[in-house]
Amino acid sequence: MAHIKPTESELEILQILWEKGEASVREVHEILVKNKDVGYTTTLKMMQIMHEKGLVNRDSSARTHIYSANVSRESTQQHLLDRMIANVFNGSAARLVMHALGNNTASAEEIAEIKKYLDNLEK
Amino acid sequence: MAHIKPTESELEILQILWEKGEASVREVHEILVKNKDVGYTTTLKMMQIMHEKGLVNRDSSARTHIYSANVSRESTQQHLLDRMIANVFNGSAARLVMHALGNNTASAEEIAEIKKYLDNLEK
DNA sequence: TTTTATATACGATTTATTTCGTATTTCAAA
DNA sequence: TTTGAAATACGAAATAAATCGTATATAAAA
Repeated sequence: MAHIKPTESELEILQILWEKGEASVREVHEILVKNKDVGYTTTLKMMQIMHEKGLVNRDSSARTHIYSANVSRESTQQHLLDRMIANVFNGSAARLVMHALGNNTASAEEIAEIKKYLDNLEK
Repeated sequence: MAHIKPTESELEILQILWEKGEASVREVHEILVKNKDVGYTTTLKMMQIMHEKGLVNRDSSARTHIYSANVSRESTQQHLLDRMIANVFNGSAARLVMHALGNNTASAEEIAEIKKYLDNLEK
């Protein structure tokens, strides 16, 4: 798996594919349009480019091509996170964590879960 | 202060300014060059553009202009983090936190500190 | 079979970002 | 005072990212 850095727009499309598993351009586009003013052929082109880059798979056996993500959500998250920790938080994951928890409300359950997670890390 | 989204390159420069407090183009450039193959006038131009955008302050009273960050490290981190949580982690800060702690080694002290932090959040 | 709706292909434009060459200014050393 | 090193200004090229129009194909409906 290449060290691919999806752009912001590509990420939006990947989100949808991760969610749905697979989808046509039309399906992806319908969802995008809810939050963004963009034309159909733009979405199409984006997905074609993503295919060239290897970010998505394409089944073109039928008239309507079906796409799916070719990079995992997990590894993409990890990769972007690592870059952010390095670039923006001077390598300190802890610093990032505190920031993340500070302004973004985590539920009591989530906090408990994180604590459990930390306990395991300490061992 | 406007909701500015520094680019990747701008972030590299901001890092340096946050670290040093203030610096000339030359000083910033010397540091950049350690990790990056880039010309002096490129760094200069970047910093001039950042000044136009209001990302940095400039004291041009002397021949050698002195720059300093005009956006705080804290708010920039928070802003980028919020975007990442929204874009990449579907709004779940907890999910991001676990990821961050997973592959990035946090020291025992850091973990302890985070726990203390979590205790306070719960109250 | 003709028409219509819906797909993809492809080229081109627009906008943002990064890069750098050249001109000009300024200060300090020779 | 002349020369040279080092600074900024500025324009423009190179690259990357996002957008869309138009052409063409295909399949289903009329």
